[in-house]
Amino acid sequence: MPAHSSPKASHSHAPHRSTPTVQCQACTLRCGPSFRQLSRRELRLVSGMKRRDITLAAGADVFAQGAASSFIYTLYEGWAVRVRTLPGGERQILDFVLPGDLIGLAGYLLGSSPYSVQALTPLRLCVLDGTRLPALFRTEPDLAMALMVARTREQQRGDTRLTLLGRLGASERIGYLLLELRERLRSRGLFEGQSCAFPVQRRLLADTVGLSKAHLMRALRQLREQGLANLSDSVLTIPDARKLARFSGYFLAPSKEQHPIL
Amino acid sequence: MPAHSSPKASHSHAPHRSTPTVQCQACTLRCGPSFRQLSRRELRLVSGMKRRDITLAAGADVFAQGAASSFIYTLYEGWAVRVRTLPGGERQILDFVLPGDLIGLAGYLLGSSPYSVQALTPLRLCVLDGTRLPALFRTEPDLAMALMVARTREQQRGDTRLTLLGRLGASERIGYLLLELRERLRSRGLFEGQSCAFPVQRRLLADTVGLSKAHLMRALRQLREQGLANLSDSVLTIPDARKLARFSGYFLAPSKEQHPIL
DNA sequence: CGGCTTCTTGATCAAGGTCAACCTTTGTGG
DNA sequence: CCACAAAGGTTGACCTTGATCAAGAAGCCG
Repeated sequence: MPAHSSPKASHSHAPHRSTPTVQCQACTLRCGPSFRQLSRRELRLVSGMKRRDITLAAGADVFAQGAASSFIYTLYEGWAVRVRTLPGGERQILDFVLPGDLIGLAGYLLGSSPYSVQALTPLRLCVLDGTRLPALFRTEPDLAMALMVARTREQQRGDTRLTLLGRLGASERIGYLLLELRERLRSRGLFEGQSCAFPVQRRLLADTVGLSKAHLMRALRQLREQGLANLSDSVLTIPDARKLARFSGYFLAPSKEQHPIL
Repeated sequence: MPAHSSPKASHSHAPHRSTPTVQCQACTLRCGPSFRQLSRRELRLVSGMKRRDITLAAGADVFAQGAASSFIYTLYEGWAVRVRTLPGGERQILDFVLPGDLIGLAGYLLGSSPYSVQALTPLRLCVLDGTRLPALFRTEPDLAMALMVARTREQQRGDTRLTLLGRLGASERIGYLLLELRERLRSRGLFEGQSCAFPVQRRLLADTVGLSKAHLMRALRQLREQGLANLSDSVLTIPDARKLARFSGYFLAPSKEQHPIL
């Protein structure tokens, strides 16, 4: 039951705004093989939902817990986290948000966001008008289904995280989490070979796997000494994913997931 | 990091089948105030998806982890759980399924269910043809949106559970969970006053909150001795919900949620 | 009445939290 | 360019929480 007094460097979001510089049609993200291709008509509608793109500094909030918003966002570049803060100040990272992910749907659908989204690195994101979503559902049922599938996958990830915290030991949790991130990055073409940039501070990682910072260090050391995973200087190295998977009980699925985007 | 060898009394599901005895139009569940009213056309379509109702014995599986199925289900009566089993045999309860909840969507959308659903009590459920779902999305966008909202709420519950396991102590976790269940039951008119039937074995509860059975007992004792909650003979009593909420950090939300059903 | 399973509790031990110190790195002003 | 401060990383010593094991009590069924 750890606790900490977070410095809470949350800028309220009214940052570098701009009229759309990246047109949806030219979005390099969506052209990648790992994303669902939109029909011309879908693209036009989604394009019409787009209000602007914004850039955020590392550490900034995309939106805050409890906020109501009619905007939803697509992360274009950078890493972020969904985080929930308890009344007592404790913090739990719910999930990592990677390029191509949609965020803020819950805030829009539920009227108030049950979590914050915070930037881990500088971010570029598209701001979309959520109020157009019902119209989108009306005319583009396939896209709606795709969104539903993406949501389901996200939920499944949450279920996995829950299982991790409930039933696995410290090192296994971390190993599992690292592998999962690796897979998500790979499926977007953001992880090649054995290493990748990993802009996640220890404290944050601890708040993800439900450990104290000190104990997280011990577990990381164990992983390092066993040659399973190495995390230093914000670079993650996994020499042998299969070995790590065996250690942490991960199911290494090929995962031909197609991200629906927007 | 608890572990146990589960006896695994999983009947494969081929039970008391019957042609629909309860017509959707006459479904007492959906007539309750806590459920979204369907339009005539929606009702006709949903009705057309219904294949039969079934009854399952307590302990039976509605479907098993890893199974592919084109069926989805609506729970009509009884309690069930979504449960994930790890290769090592450890078990994590992901969520409770209560009357009115839809189950099996993930299994259909993802091609294989990442969890089992097990009956805690005798169950009555409706079996729906999932393959009609895209058609439903095509003609009933409002219903699709409602489904999305329900999914989002479910995910939010998962997030909360995660926060519980990651950041709260044993008794707080349990208190929170009990309150959450109480609210869900109340919103369906299944919990009046201070007590309700609570058909959940200790072992299962332990697997929900990520504790060992022995430690769960200690935590329950503490709740009992402090007059916060009492669980005995499968009856849950919460004398003062507000007090328990204060103790466990629960947000007692009025929650006018409308379940979308089917 | 056994023979089951579940509930309950105590004794003991390991996993993980807390605290405090020290070491890096990075950044800043002189 | 250096001195210093601030923030994060790393580790050890110690203590709390919760896991494990064991064993008795209580309900349930053949």
